[in-house]
Amino acid sequence: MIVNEPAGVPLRADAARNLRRILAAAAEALAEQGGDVPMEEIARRAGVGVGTLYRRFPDRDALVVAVVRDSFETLVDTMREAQQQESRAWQALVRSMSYSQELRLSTPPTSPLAAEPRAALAADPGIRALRGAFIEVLEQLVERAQAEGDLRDDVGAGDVAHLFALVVKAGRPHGGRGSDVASGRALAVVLDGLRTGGHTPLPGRPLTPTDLTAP
Amino acid sequence: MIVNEPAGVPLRADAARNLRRILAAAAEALAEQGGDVPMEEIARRAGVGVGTLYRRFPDRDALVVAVVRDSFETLVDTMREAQQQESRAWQALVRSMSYSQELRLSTPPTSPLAAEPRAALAADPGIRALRGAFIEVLEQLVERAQAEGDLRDDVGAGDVAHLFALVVKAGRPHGGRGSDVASGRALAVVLDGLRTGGHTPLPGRPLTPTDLTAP
Amino acid sequence: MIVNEPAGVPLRADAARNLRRILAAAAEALAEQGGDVPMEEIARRAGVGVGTLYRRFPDRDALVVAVVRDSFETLVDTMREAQQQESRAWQALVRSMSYSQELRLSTPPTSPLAAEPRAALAADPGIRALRGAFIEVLEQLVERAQAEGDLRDDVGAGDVAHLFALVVKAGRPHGGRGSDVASGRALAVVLDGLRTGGHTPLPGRPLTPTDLTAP
Amino acid sequence: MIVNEPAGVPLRADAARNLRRILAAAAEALAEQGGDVPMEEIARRAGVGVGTLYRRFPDRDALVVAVVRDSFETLVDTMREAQQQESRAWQALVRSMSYSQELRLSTPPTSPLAAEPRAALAADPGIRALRGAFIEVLEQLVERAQAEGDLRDDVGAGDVAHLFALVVKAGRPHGGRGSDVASGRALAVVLDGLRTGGHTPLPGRPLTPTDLTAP
DNA sequence: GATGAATGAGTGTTCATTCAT
DNA sequence: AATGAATGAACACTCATTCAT
Repeated sequence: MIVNEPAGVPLRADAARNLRRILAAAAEALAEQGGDVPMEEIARRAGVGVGTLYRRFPDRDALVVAVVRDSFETLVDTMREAQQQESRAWQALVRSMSYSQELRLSTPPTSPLAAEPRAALAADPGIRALRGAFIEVLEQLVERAQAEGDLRDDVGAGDVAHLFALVVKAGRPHGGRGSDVASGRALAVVLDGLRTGGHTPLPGRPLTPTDLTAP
Repeated sequence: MIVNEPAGVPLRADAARNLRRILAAAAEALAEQGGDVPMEEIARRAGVGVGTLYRRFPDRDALVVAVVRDSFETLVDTMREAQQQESRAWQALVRSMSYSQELRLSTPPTSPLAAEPRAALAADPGIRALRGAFIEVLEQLVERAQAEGDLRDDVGAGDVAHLFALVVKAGRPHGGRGSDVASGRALAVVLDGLRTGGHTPLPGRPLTPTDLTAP
Repeated sequence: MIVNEPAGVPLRADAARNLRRILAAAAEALAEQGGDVPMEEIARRAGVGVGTLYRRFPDRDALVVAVVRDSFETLVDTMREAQQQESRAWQALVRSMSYSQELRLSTPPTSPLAAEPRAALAADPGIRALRGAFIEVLEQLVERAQAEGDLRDDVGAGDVAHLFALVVKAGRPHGGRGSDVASGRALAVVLDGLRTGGHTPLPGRPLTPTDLTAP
Repeated sequence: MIVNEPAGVPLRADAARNLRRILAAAAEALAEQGGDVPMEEIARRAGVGVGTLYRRFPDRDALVVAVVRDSFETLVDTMREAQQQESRAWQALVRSMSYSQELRLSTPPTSPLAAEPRAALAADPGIRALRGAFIEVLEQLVERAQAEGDLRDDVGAGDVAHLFALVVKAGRPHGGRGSDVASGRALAVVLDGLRTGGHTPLPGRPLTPTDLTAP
């Protein structure tokens, strides 16, 4: 699935490269500085002038939408891949959530499902389509994982989606030394809460509060 | 614990009322509109002029700090209360996390522990003190809950704190019909992931994706 | 008729003064530099910051509308006054057109009637009302002037309105030494074209082309 | 008289066609959208890239000058033609003014004589030459028309030039149902003001104000 | 003390112009 | 020679903060 190349307009080589660089810079900047990074900052990171940025995206919203669409798309792709490669649906779910955690869905107040504050996101057809695809895969995985006895029976795809949102929002935390480990362990706890049987061993060792605070 | 009354200056009755109204308005506005609500909007909601607002809080950061301090303080108070009233530490933890979920710690990208993007928060002595108190209670609860066999042994207070952050960040979602239930169920799943034994029954019924989307 | 004081909001003394200064500066700047003068230029001329300007007028359009409304209003007032003071309607028409010529209705591409390029002008209720008033007075004057035998019978108020627009648009020309006289003489010619009988003597002496060109 | 072919460089066929298309597009766009149409808009209308446009005209001013020169040139040509074909100078004047009315001299705030706001126009040698030619013909026509007893004696060529400017500026109005007729009638009134004797019958019927307003 | 008017720096966005393809 | 991508200066508008009333 290719984004931002509306067909028939093959885009000059350098222009295409710039487009990629802009999207990458925007994703990075949005994740780091939040939804109100100056457009100039994004342009600077991408190594282009603001004008170039506006040539590709008519306004800020369009850029944010493109970035979110990008990461959302990757997430859905990852889920589909996991669905095919893993023998058990549960494993596919685990991979999907792990991935979405690393994703930092770029603009903090953004979850794949829940009502969006940024109206532009809710309105974008591309995102709506991805949301549909996301739901479809998720429902299949949930159903299969339950049939295979790995996922507790009293949750629906909606519950799992909500937990996805949780994990995405929390993402990889900003600073903190032990943070990397912390996120992994937190995800494992959540997954244990979803699994049918008892617990899986957590990675690493129990964290103390200072593990989180120290930079 | 009383906030914003630097000792010896008992503050006139109406002034005190204004202070409360400003804090309440700010908490509400920050939660609803995100961290970049105009100061005038807050003043309007509080029914005062901007001037009055700036008389109490030298700048925007000071106001945000005060609001966060406020809710953080309530959280710590709640935890202490639960610690005393509940017979089992696990129950106190459950109450604490439920409470923190409802808290919507006001300024979205804010967690009681993890490194803060907003420098002013990390720097404020009041918040540092509260963080210390929070850690203290949490460590006691965790230790006791493990001793009492309710909390799995392979997590530390840091892990639990991280999950707190998760829950606080997710908070009560913005729109979505089934959202209220959803949050409660998600928290229950997380708690199940932390509990020693198997699962607790979840409240409500399994959610479908549309439960989250529909307004 | 008072403009921009929506009733009940008496406006502080200095604020009222600023409002006047802004309107005056805007009228001047728009007339001199055309419809795309920078807002900062207007603010500078008025001796205020841009912020003050935007406090009074939500955006550029609102300011332009206010300015046009202002001059249009003065024109209508002048016409009414002339209608009452002059014994013959023809004299009132003459005074009205002379006045409108001096008016330079501020934003060049603006005529009291004809379709406006700037949508905001056409939409504004104040301007619509003034247009109504303008038409009303004009129709009375035209009818009376014809009844009194001064105005040729084969024109309607619409024709006269169109000629108003002509005169307003041309206005007092930008540079040119003999320009002042030129406008007066041109108006006299137009009026002669409208008068029933023969010609009136023109003011000044016949102009050569260089009278218009030399600065 | 041929423009923009600086001698000796006969210009390839397609290049010449492009030049024509650009000038036509520019004239149209300037007339429709005013003096601040984006260069890209003009290029798009001409079906060329901006680059091509800038190859022909070093900057915006140069393009505007060329367009104005073009229409001014046509006007002068028309005047000369009329001068030769009409038996009476007065008729030639009438034809000239009628033509200049249809001309919409492309960039609104532009008159063939009066001091120009756009410095580039005043400076251009081509335009200065045309201005000279215009004056020459006009003076001849004025003198002859007065000698033939058609034009009132108390006006000079400068006065007539000024009225030309009036008519050009007003041009064909933007919208308005009855506008087409209105312009013709207005011109007739002006001409009547200039004619020695009494009035000529006006075309059409008296216009009401709504004739001008309604679309 | 309270108010809200004024200020001006900061940002989003447009568009003339240049230049690599 | 033509194209359209890139650039950045210029301008509209917002909002934190100050200060006269």
